[in-house]
Amino acid sequence: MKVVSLQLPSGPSMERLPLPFSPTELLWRYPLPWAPPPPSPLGDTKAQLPAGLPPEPRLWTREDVAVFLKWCEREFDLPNFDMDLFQMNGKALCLLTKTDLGERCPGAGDVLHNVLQMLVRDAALLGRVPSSPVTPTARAAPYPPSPHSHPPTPTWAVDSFHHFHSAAAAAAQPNSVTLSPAPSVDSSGSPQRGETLSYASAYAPPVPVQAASSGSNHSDSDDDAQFAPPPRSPKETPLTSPAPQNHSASQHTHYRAQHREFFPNDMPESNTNGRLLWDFLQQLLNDPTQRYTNYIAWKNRDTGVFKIVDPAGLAKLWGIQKNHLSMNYDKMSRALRYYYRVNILRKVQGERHCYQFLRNPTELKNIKNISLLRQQMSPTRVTPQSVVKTEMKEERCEDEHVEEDMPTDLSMATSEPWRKRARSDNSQPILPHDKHRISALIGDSMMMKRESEYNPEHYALNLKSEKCEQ
DNA sequence: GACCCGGAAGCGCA
DNA sequence: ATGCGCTTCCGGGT
Repeated sequence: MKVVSLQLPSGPSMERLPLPFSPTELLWRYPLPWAPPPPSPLGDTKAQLPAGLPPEPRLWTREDVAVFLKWCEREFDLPNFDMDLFQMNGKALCLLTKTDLGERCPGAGDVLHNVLQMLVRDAALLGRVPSSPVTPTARAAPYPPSPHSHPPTPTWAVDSFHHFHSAAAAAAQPNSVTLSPAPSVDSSGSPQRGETLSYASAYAPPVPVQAASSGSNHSDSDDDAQFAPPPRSPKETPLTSPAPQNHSASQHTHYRAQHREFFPNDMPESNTNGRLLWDFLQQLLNDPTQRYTNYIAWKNRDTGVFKIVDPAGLAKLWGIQKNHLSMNYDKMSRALRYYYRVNILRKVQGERHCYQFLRNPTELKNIKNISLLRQQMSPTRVTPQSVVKTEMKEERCEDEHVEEDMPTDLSMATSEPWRKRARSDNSQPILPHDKHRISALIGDSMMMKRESEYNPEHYALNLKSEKCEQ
């Protein structure tokens, strides 16, 4: 008999901590009276804008810009801006990159940039102002219709900048409008233009560490400090008010120059809006205001490695998201483990609660298509032994085809056809101990495979395999 | 004891 | 009816 736990992660902010999803889905997401839908960050920002200020920043006059900046100072507790550096209208303001903003107002550039992004994006979504190639609302092009024609998977080291430009140019095309809820625009977590965010260091979360109930959220890794910004004490500012940290814009610029980010700028719009676990995690990881870093945080964004800082708390969030209130880390981690077999995730060996995305979001969004394609092409594997053989063969061929014949969907039928058959095949029943041996064999081979994949070249190899597919 | 793993069965949804 | 993406439960290993 199951007991549904109604205990949400404790702490003052959990109930109010908005999940990064669309207001239109809040009824679905918060169907229960004890979990009222929090206002979206965008909604808050819009609602709190000074009266008389047009919602479209690009229409602002110079005076409007000044009003906006003053409002930002108050609202986000920012240091006073040097107004001389902002003698411009709204259109010019929107053209400023995050770096530009950071230089004009050190420590607040990120906040300003994000707020402007949200406002511009919202205005664009409402169709009031068409996107222009240079606006922050320049959206990624619609995802290519064919898996064979999908955009080049980001080559992490060098291509993101070019991706942005092509994506921005595509977004400027009239037909590239994507109508989706505003918050999920940042499902990618990435900004909408070339000036990418260094989210991992941009903001401290307004969520206090104790927001979740697990008590297991202590760090067990020496380098935790690298990815988890120091939590701020609970503040009276709204949760929608990101708090700047003392990271210079130059640091961000340097970071961007040296690393690709896990989220490319030309991320296609998520159509799952967090209903899928990987999407949920990525939305949290890439929340523009980093509200969830006490739950989950990038450990190395470049390689997709992240750490679940608060397993129990994160599981509760996921449970809220899916309306499975008895969700816990054990169950959620089982779902994560299903991602192993489809090469979406892997476990970072030896580090608790650390996982690594093996595919970037662009690939993930395309996985369904790849799955269908591979269902047609992949050979049938009907026995565990053949699975092992196949896996071993894959391993041998790994240098050239990292993901050859790897399943990309989560269904048992397609990824492990032998399993269903084994259940119904009376002629060759698989005894429990045999299953475990088989499991161990498969596990060993998979482990070998995974270990061999665990190197910095993995993404490059993945990309190569993707290209080979085509 | 917590974490991690993967099998098994089932559920809700599209 | 079917497949997908989990959810739930579990036994076992570390």
